[in-house]
Amino acid sequence: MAVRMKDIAADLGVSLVTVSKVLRNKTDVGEKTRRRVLKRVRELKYQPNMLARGLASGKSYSIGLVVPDLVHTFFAELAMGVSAGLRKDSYQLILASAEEEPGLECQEIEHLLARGVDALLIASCQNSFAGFKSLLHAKVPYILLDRFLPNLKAHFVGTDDVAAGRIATEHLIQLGRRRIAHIGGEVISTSLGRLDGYKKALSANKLPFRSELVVTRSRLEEAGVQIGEHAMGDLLRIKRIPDAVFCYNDLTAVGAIHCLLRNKLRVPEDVAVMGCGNIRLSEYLEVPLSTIDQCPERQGAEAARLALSMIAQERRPRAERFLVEPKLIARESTMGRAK
Amino acid sequence: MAVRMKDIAADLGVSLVTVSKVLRNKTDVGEKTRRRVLKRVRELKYQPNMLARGLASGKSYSIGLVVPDLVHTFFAELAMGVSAGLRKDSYQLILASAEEEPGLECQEIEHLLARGVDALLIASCQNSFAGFKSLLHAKVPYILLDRFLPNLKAHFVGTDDVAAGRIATEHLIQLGRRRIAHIGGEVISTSLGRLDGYKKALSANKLPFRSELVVTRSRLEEAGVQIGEHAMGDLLRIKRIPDAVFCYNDLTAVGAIHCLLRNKLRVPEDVAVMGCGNIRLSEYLEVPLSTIDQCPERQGAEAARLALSMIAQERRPRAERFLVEPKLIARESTMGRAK
DNA sequence: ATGAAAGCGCTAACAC
DNA sequence: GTGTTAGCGCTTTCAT
Repeated sequence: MAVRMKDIAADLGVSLVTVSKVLRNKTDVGEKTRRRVLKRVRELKYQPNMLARGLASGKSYSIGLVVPDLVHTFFAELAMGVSAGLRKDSYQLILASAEEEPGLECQEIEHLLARGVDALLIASCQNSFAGFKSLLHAKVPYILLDRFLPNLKAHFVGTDDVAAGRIATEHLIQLGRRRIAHIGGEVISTSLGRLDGYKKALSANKLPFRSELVVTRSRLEEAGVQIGEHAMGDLLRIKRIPDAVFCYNDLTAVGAIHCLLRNKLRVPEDVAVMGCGNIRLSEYLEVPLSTIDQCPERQGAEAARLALSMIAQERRPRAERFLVEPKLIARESTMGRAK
Repeated sequence: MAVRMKDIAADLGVSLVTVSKVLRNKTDVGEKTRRRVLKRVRELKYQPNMLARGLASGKSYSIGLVVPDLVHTFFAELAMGVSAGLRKDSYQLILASAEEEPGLECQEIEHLLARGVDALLIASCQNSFAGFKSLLHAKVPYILLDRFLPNLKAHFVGTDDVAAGRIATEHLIQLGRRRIAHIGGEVISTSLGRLDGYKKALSANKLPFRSELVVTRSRLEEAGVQIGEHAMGDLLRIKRIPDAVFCYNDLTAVGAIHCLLRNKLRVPEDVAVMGCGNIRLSEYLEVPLSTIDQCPERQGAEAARLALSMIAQERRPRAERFLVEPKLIARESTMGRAK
């Protein structure tokens, strides 16, 4: 069995409590004793049993992260950022994937609470806050990531999606495009925000909003790239096709480009395409993709930081919102080959 | 505070132990009592405190996963598979990323052990088993993922890398290529295995192995795609350039293709390129990439299954090896546009 | 500055 | 079938 505090105490002829105090940096321990304890701790490579510590103290030194789907690199990178942000405080990350199912998400949240996580980071796949009631009941601090829920006043770390939509659309406008279409996503805050930014950019530049240029397809039907292909197909069927498309994410943009090329249209000469997310490899696609960087790792790190601070200062500060400024990455799909 | 077994017991006028037994499906409880308990449990949405259960029982119902880097989609998908594989047994996943640093990896392993994980899955970034001594000491079952360590006899779940290398190379040979180069990776089992497969395929087809056609660059210098670009650059500098390249992973292949195109060479007409890994979007790259699928999710699920079985049957069966058969995915980078 | 006692919420013997 | 008694390895409070 692993070495316990009791063993160290016995070895040194001090009490278990003293050892415990040293390990938790309490000040009411003699310098000499402290040194002896630390020495022995190192010798035996003692590691405190976190289950016991958690049970006794009510803090588990772990935080839970619930993502809709780890395969979207956005969430993988987010998880990396969280993990890195926690490490320096030697907190650990318990990861749960909800597989895009609200029911599973609730269940995973319950499980994480049962594990005694000190805080919860949730990139929710729900669109109401019904599933969070049990959370509010428990006193565990939690932070929403990436997607916020309209009626839930909570801490949030994510992208400024309205800005993302605006920047993307304005980029297209500045390139002289006038019939700018939008391929949108599910009914979640990210998609809605980006759509909103798209509209704002149009009106700020006195361009009309044309509903026939906005296509949304539910994710339930098909996966990312296919959505883009089909949505773009729809857009090509209207009498005057758009001269630019802003897609709510990169996968969709990839699909859109694929569809355009298959229809012998040139990107960006005939139709310029913007994505959002700056996913890995977006630079090496059939047409290098212009997109918006969301800095997922930074978001993760920020979420970790916020979570740790909420844990530290028992009091819960009122809902805080940390928005990462989206950054334009202009590549060939809008700028063309000329460099 | 959360509801405890004690509360349920008090409500029902039975003892805490009875409640405990019901919750753990012990048979020595009356049918009537069992029903009453379960009813109350549901009413109160009772969730057992896993820290307490873990401390008392010595099992935490969690398993640890250590990956070198979550950003490589391979490991993200692996993690998904593990997470999914654990869920049906309501085990949870504690995730740690070693950031490609052996020192950090050891530390994370210690932390996971301190958390009382019932098993450990490790995709190690070490190349010796020094860091695992503490593991062997603890009695926690562990499984190596993706990369195995030469001198450590342990359970392993991963790709049959030799087969992967062989299949990839044979595909190129069957397409009539004769000067087949290889861009290799670090000194870890995956790269070595693929190189080995490459050599085997050559010799099985009576093609000479030419050391000048094998380039390896250490990861320390640069990231995936750049490695491929530079390595390909090296290959283009030899007197007779190769007519095909098998790259040890997809990122490298992307870089290689990029380099070829920039040098006005056609893929695959002048040089055919094979990757390995079948990463997301490999189908939508500047040249859709021929590659080898490793089914990372399946590997993760398999690892979870194996881990659970090791936990269940206290005894540790002798080192078991589960190799996923790699699958050829032939696309444009070897087959050309003709479909 | 040090330690004895109590208890965190549960499980694991063993009695009844 | 049911309950009693002891812990699991720690932290916490309160004496000393």
